[in-house]
Amino acid sequence: MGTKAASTRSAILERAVDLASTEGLEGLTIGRLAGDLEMSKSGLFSHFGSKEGLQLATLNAAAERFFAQVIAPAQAEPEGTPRLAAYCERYIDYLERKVFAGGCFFAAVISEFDDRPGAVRDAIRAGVRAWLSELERQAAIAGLPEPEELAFEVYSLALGANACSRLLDEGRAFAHARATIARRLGSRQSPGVSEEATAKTMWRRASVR
Amino acid sequence: MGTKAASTRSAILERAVDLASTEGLEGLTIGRLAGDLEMSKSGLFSHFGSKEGLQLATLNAAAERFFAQVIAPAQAEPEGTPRLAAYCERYIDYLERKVFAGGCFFAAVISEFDDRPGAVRDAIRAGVRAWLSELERQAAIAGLPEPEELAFEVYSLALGANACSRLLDEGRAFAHARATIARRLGSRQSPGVSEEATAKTMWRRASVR
DNA sequence: AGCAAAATAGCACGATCGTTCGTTCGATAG
DNA sequence: CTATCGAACGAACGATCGTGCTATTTTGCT
Repeated sequence: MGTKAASTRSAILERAVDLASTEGLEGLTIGRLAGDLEMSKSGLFSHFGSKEGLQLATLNAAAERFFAQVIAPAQAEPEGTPRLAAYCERYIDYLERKVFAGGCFFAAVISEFDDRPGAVRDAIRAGVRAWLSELERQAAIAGLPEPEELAFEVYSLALGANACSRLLDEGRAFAHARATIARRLGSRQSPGVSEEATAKTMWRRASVR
Repeated sequence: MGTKAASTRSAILERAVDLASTEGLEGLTIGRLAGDLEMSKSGLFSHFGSKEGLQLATLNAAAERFFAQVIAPAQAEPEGTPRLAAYCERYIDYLERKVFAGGCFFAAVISEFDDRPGAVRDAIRAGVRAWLSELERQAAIAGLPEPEELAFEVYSLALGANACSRLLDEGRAFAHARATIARRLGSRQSPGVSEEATAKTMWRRASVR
């Protein structure tokens, strides 16, 4: 089995994800990436076959990081309000902790590909759709009104917090986002019992390649 | 005077603004732009002296378009709640009407430059700051609580509506944004007396070049 | 109409882009 | 021990990037 190839591949992607979060998926250059990792362009290239292949693999790696840092831990909470709240808190926290070197990976990538048709855009779209509909699902289970709108709000506030905290250098943006979300979810909270996670399949998108 | 130069310059920028809104300010290429306008690279280039010069001028032209389409018309309304509401409606409307070919120009450009220091980033920052603080100012005049947070919310919802409407092709996003803003501004409104507009200087940033 | 100045074109440069090709090297299998 | 294979390398390709130079055309003023 290709254990050697797999390990270098994931080492490449680890770096690629951070590079792309700052420079964008198009600004992610094979030469630059190879230079950072001190390997040859062609050696790196052969792992992915094309630039689009690299972009898809990078996107996939970023999605896994997002899943591990935001979605998975929150799934310890029971479905409904507790899990939704955990999603939101993890979501903002993931921005504040700079899980990706360049802020929210997806925020950077969406505005780059939102009008560039192709496999990359389709993959981004699928990921965002899955995340939004999972937020909506939990809001519905929680019995909150207008779950779709709520999911949209949470997503928007995360985009706003990311942009404001990065462009203007204000940590206040995170506080604003948290306050708004807290107000929107209602100040009451029912501390529920931890329960088996069942929503895991939601995020498991079709793996690339 | 260089009346000819000024007219070609603005013709270039008109195209540049739309191109940059889809491809980004970095993806805005001098060769591509010259090809679209059927003129030589060097002829176009000489108007701006450097790529950064072109980017700054393009940014400036985009800001003027935003001012003319969103800010100026709303300033017919008296300050406070009416003007704030007008800002918001114009803001969402500007996204829905696709004033820029590639959606919100600034959304596209922020994630590109938020960690790339330089004059371009400074100009973007100044523009966003001015817009946010104008929103905040009107919220304060309107007597709404937490005006800074409100400005952040409005801005976030616009970013979210832009992203959702473009990536997923859902017009619903605009309705969500409108509904959320309407709810946030409160259904009540204190109809104030019309007053001389004084906030115009806010947006008038230092002109580039 | 004629002339200086400004605007545009043409061409070339070094750098870097994604991609291809042939080769080398180390490990593994027979 | 030898044959095979996968991984990585180095060099080169055509294209395009931003940016200087030097002509050449066009404009505006007297």
